[in-house]
Amino acid sequence: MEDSSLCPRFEKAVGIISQRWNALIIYQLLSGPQRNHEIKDAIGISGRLLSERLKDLEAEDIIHREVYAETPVRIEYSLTDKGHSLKPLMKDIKAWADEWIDIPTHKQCKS
Amino acid sequence: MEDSSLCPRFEKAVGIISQRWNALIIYQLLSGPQRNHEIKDAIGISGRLLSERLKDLEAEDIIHREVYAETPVRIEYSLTDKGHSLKPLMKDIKAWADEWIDIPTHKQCKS
DNA sequence: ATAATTAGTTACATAAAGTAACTTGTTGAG
DNA sequence: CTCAACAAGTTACTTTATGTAACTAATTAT
Repeated sequence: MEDSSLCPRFEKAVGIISQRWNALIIYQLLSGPQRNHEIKDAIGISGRLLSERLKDLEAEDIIHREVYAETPVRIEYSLTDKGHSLKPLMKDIKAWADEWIDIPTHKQCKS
Repeated sequence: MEDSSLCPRFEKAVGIISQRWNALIIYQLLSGPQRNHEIKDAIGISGRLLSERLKDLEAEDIIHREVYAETPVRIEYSLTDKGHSLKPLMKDIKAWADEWIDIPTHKQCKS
């Protein structure tokens, strides 16, 4: 297996965006820099996977890790330019979800 | 774990789009109705997973399965309206990939 | 009958994700 | 100083998803 005729850039982009949790992490960071435990609580990911994904996304230059030598140490994650450039995509997903996904017991959420 | 404060519709949409292979299958079907083996060859998925994903996507009303009683039988998969409505999203991913993903040995692919 | 074709399934190996306990580094209370 | 508290991250282990290849079913041409 593993030999497609697709555009390799497109395949790579899909690989990043559709890696589990990545889209939710990026979406969450759209609302501003956040710490490990804030992201964790917001999207419901485990500590193990969050650390792994944050490292991956940092390696892709999509997020930035900043260490503040306070007490206790504060580590903040934020989107890079490359990360921010995914905002239209995230908004499209949100818009599509609002139009096409029906969840009986839930009203539409704010944009 | 598993208790986020995110919009449930958004979470569900992300779940569908970021399920492995789904985005590639949908993207592939944007160029028209196709048969099982055509999709398989185009994106490099295994038969087992392709069948599974096609069933999932049909259950989500994103693709349509049409049986033509020819010889041998021909089964075509196509996008529903809901499926077609994902086109802007796919184009966003393509555009983002073209702008931000660099793969040294590959030139930009056609849109 | 038999081989060929296509969609789909079964059985099993490998890889990724989920869970929870543990480590590290730091600080402030006692 | 010693110990509890806290945040980030890691380790060890279980469960689930994916990869691979052989197999089944339905159909038709030879």
